[in-house]
Amino acid sequence: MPNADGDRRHWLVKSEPDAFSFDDLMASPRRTSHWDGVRNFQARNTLRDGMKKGDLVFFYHSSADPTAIVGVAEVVREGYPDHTAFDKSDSHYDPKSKPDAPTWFMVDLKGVEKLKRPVTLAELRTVKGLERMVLLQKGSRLSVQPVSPKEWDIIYALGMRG
DNA sequence: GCCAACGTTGGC
DNA sequence: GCCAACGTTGGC
Repeated sequence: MPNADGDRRHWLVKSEPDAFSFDDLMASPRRTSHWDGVRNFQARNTLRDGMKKGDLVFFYHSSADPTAIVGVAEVVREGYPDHTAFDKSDSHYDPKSKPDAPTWFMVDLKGVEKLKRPVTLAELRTVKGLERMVLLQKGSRLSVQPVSPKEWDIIYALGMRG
């Protein structure tokens, strides 16, 4: 069941733009793509159990110049088995994950809108109210992570201020 | 390119 | 169960 509007949750996903950028998502058929290849259990749990249809997702560019939140996406399909784990020729192949007992999951994300300007990591570190944001914690490497409603509102306002 | 921090693996 | 070794992430 999708979350009701008032219960809509917020998330952040990281991607290296050299591999798959927000523009790539917007250029995909129906602006939609599998979010595959996640091989971390905590992130897997979020993909499998946390993300619901209609939830909104910040799209963050990692290992980029600058590193920044650049766009907004929406969950359009809830967690289902990540088939790239079953494919020997795929770089994310995992022999321990079986089709009848999958280890890894993915969702489908649809691009909603690009922010009017990127909100950089450096800027986020200076903003009041974001001190506890998962992205900003020392050593945080989670590629799929929660964003609180308050954090979402602050960042979205910055990105749409132009 | 460097390296700190993290997650996973495997020996014991 | 501990922990060293290793591979990866990701900022700088």
